[in-house]
Amino acid sequence: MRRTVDFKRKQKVIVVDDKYEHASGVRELVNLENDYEVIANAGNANVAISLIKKYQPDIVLMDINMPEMDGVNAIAEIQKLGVKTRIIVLTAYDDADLIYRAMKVGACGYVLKTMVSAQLIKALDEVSMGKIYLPNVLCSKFFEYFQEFEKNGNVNKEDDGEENLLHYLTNREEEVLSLLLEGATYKDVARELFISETTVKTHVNNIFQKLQVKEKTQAVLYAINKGFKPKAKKIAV
Amino acid sequence: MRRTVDFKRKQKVIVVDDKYEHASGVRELVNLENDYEVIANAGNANVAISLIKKYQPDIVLMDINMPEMDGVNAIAEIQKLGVKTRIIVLTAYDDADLIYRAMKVGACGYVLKTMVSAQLIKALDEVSMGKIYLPNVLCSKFFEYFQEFEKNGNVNKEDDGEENLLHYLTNREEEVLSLLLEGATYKDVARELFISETTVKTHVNNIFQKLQVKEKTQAVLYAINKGFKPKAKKIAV
DNA sequence: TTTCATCTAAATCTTTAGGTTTAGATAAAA
DNA sequence: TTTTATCTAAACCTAAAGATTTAGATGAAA
Repeated sequence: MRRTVDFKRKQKVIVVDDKYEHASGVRELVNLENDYEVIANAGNANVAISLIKKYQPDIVLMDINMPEMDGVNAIAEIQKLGVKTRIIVLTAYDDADLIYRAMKVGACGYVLKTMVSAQLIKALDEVSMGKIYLPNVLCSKFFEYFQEFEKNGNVNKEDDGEENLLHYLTNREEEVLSLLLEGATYKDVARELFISETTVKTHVNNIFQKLQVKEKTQAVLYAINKGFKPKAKKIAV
Repeated sequence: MRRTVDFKRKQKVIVVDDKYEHASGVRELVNLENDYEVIANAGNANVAISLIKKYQPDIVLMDINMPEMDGVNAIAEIQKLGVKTRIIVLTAYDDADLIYRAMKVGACGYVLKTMVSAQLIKALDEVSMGKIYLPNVLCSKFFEYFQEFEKNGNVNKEDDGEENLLHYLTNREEEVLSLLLEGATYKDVARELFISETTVKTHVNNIFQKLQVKEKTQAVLYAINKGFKPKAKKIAV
């Protein structure tokens, strides 16, 4: 197992855990390694953030207690600090949702407390070298969740079961609608498309018929709901 | 390395690659293993899909050529078939975007052609056991991309740098706005909130002032852009 | 108590929006 | 060649939206 043996300073580590004994245990474990040095403990997210701002550690070992779940927010906050600190989650929970959210907001590693201490050191090694450390089991969990999430969350609005009435619109009608989606009045549309306002009204009326709505705002809302994307956009200067 | 030794049938594999020699090579390689059997080759996505529908293989080894990038669409299509077939991507490209998109649409494994053949078999083993196979290097690439994507793509609309004028709205104004967001006319709002239409107009005008817009549709669009969420919704029966 | 924000609503007005009908021009399709 | 679809636009109308001013009621804050 290659370690960062080059004559560099020790990697500065901060341990965040609301249970002091836990933090101490981790501290001792990490301090046994030559390459790492725990420079501080933090009992909660706020303290952790100020310590990180102050010391700019290389790595944060962060305990996340599932029930509260604000550990994830803490990670997100730390990311926003703009420091190069990398975060490894150290938790008792292998919950797929937790893994997903932690990784999403920028965690670089995820280690279970039930795992042997060697894994923690491995995580430190990998992460300090700029890699992501996610044990296979957890990686699988992550992807299960991720793929499920993408399937349901990013529902393709263009076919949500119901018929997409937008398909019936002609090109011109789509052009008109896309301008309405920018908040244009009929007069604006007329000016933009070089047609008379009457013509605009005709188009708009046809749009209403096809979308089965009775108003401009409703048409706009329908379009947004169905994920309307104008094909070619006329640039207004 | 534990393999699925239990007295089960061989895992049925289909190889998808537009280069026949490639497919043949993979076929021979896989057929050397006792646990797997390549039952068909496909030269393109369409053929692959009909073969999958017909044979319902356990695993598909799919080549993806970066330039075209419709391999990802093919994976998505296969997912929609509702078969339990699992897909392993086999490609020459370790592009982060490609990895991300392939995994997103449901790939279960990702192997580079430059990797040794043992890795391919490892991938087959892992995936056939229901796990995800993503070598560490690729895993890191994925997460780099994923985290970057979540940072930029899922911008929190509530603070996108610009001031959120929605904050200035009073409760009543928010109620009115939320009804407008459902496509309500002023009359509708008046009926819904048990106030006169004149009052509605007053509120709406105040909303316009605060949101710095001049029209209902624009107000609605502003609200949607800023991720407006009505606090308490009055239920209309 | 006075000020201030909020919600209410009237009166009066102009401007858009929307409905309906009719119809000319064009180009593609049958 | 005759439909058919599409885009155009007029005339004429009603309804809705929006601007502006004024003002009463309430309740919280100073």
